[in-house]
Amino acid sequence: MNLIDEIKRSACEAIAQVYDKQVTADEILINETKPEFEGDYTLVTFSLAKTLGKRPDEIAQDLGARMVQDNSLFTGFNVIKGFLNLSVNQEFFIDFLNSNWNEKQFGSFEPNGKKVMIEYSSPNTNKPLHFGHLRNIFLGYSIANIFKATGHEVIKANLINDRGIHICKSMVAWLHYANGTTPESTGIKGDHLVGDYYVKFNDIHKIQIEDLVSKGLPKEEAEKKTPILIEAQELLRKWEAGDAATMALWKKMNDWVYAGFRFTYNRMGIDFDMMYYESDTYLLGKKIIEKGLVNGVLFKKEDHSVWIDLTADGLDQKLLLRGDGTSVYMTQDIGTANLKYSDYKMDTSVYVIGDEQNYHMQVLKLIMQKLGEPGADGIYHLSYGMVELPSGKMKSREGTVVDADDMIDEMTAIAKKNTEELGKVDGFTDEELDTLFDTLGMGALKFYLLRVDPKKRMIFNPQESIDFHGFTGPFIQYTHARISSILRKANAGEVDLAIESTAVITSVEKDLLSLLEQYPATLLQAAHEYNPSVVCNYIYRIAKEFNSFLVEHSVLKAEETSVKAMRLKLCYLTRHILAHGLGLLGAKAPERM
RNA sequence: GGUCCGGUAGCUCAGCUGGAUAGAGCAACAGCCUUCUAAGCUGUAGGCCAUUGGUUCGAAUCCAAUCCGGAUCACCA
Repeated sequence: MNLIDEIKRSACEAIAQVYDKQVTADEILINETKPEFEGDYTLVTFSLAKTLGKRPDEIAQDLGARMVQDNSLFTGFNVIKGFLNLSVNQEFFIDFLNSNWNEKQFGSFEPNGKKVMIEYSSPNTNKPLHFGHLRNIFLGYSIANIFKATGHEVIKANLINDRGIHICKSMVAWLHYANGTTPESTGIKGDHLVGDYYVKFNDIHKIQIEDLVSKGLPKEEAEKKTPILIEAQELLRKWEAGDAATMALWKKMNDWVYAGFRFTYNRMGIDFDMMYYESDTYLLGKKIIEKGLVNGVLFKKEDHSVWIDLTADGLDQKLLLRGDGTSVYMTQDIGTANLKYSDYKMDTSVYVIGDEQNYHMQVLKLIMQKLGEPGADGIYHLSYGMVELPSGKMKSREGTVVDADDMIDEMTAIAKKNTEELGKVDGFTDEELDTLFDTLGMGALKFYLLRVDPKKRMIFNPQESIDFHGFTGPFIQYTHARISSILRKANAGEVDLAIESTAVITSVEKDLLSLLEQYPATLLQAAHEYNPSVVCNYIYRIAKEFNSFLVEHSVLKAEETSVKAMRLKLCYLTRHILAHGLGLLGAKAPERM
């Protein structure tokens, strides 16, 4: 049991003893005591005043006395208004350190029997990944790690949007303007090459719109009637009919893109357990719709289109099949959701998708529930805000995007520059240096994108490069490297860590231990909230507290052996948590930097 | 217009299941390397927590209204 829960339990017991009233642990509020007051944790008694029929300060006084008397966990208390500040026995922290300092499982929970699928990344294959995609990818990967750590069985899934009008646009433009060039012939990364022709399509499309408008067509109509667009639509029809040449081109260009994506995912250290392709799933869902018609959940209009009426739930009517029997987006999603569930029977199915699809996801879940689909209740939309530039939203059609590959290059270059300026890497091989730059660059990038609450949109200014100081990935990594350095130098073996430390701990040491103890509870919170920024904030506090500890106390030159042993254990445990926490964010923890 | 999300230091963000004098980082300023990595530490300065009203012993936090920003409400994906 963690410390805060133990304090709550103890408080409930004291309430039962003193007032003969039953109170649940949920009704007890425990905060960390503010630094300016004496004590470690504070029980706030105001909310108990009504149920106990006493003044808050009296309750605090009564409970404090009782808890200190009955439970050796507490060594003292003071009361300020309704705040009961409790001092925790430092033996608790010493015991905690002794039993966990070398515990590799600290921060990993036993399997809880729950299975969860996380779908993330889910790119279109008509353009390379940009900065906005990175937020999605890092979020999904991190949440998957956090769920694993908290005992879930996790399936990481990627649903690749490999078909549709968007890829046909790239195909048309390539056919007309590429002269048969390929990634091999140009040396351009496959996803970028295909993306270039997507941009080319839009350029031509725009020119043709102007042309049509000058011939007297209204703009709205012109947008739908440009020759190049009509050609793309024709290509889509051919694709759906299985035309051999079209399929071959489609496959060729998608393969270019996949090679490009694979390279980028590898570089980012991102992987998946299951790939779904929309070309395999886009026809799914119709059977489920038909079933829904039979049992009356859905209805048909005169033109044979199929709808669901969600007005009773405060939403609209939603189309599920067109009059000609073809699917819409929602139909596919219903089919894919059904397929995922029949593949894995997971308890929770997480979709990492931007907040512009909040409504869509709400409707999807509701429809699944009304259709009585198994797994419908487990659908969870992990919604995140868009990454914007100071000038506004990124638009790939207009080329105002920060490219993911460029961003990674830039971060690695900054890591290199910073490292060289500091000149601390004598003795590194070239290979080790490259690994380090990669570790730091990716660490900075991932931390930067994960440290903000997912649901908030964030603004990224490319002019201001991502920092390596303060609340950043490299700062955590730096702290990890410092600890590693100390532990390397300490391996003389003159201190036996196997014996239980009994040293007296100072204030900073206790504060650090107190924080370290909260790690498992913090992970549960992060999982519960689907929020990696909780982990970012936590490991940042740890790193900061450790650095403060380090300027006050020497580990290797500790005054006594018992103190040295205790501090070494503190180093081990802190290092473990920093590395583990960074790992949950998808970042690495360097031994030296 | 309906629905949803956001508005906290110059900038980027914590804090939001109500609790003590609202916290970090960056930027600014002042200190700290003959001692385990200064990518660090310490300090100063910086706030009508969008506005107004309500609930409460107590509100950045809950409720309502208003203002600002965004998303969405397609036989697009």
